[in-house]
Amino acid sequence: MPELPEVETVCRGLAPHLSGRRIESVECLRADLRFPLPDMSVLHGRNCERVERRGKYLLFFFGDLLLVWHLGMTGRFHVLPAAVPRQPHEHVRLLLSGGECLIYRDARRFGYAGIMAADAWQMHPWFVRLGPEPLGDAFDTDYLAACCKGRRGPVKPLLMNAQVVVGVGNIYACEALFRSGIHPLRPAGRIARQRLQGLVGSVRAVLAEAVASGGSTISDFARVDGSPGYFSHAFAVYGREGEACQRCNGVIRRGVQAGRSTFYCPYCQR
DNA sequence: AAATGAACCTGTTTGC
DNA sequence: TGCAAACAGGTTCATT
Repeated sequence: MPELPEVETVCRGLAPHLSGRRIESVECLRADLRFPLPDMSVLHGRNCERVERRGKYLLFFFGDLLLVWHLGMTGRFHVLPAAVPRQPHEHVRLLLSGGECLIYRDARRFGYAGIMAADAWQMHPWFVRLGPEPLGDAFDTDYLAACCKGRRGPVKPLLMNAQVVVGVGNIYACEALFRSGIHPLRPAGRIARQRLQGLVGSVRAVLAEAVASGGSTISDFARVDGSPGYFSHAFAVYGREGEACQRCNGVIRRGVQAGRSTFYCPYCQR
């Protein structure tokens, strides 16, 4: 469910509730999600200094320990009063100083968590091969052109490859390709530099706009306070098979690429 | 090398 | 109406 804008929205929602709070108790309602859960009792009594995001990972800093959490497809965090009843698919609950609790819910349990040394997380296997942040300076035309050079595979899976650039999932890959007029099946190595420049701009723009809208809610995603993200209303192609293209009035098509639905305008995207 | 498909799970929607 | 198949925002691994 969550791509960069959704994880960023969760991160911003969590920060004011977590920063400066102590973990009073830890409740794990099951031993594993996608992977075995770490022993979270080591966080007991520790103070959370800050919450950050790297790619689609959330980072909770606790002194020399770091709690890392990936939401998978249906993971969500909520901060609620400590006395709140069990929530559907609730798997972990951390009681916080100040009377609130942090609840992790995840219907499909594709999410996962880990605890590692706070000064060495970037060397962890989850992070060591990640590409640059799409909203940072390192993601530019030169960089993307170097990634595409000589590659005969289609551009869309490349855009969704976290080793190339983090945070771009199925929705925003479709949207960014539409905005830049590039067909999702086009071989990555056969895109003119000027069009790659446009693609870099489209990726950055669509992600920034989605962050400003609080992410996209299709069915599962919710912010920390339970409210939805509004960017789904702004989709140009995602989920719009059979509808009219807003640019050329042609019919939006859906195809399957690498096992994922791809939405595109066959007239605008070449 | 690189692309596809399956696997991990459950809930919801679609189609016969 | 009911049941089964298809499908869903992610990631990793084995197989062509």
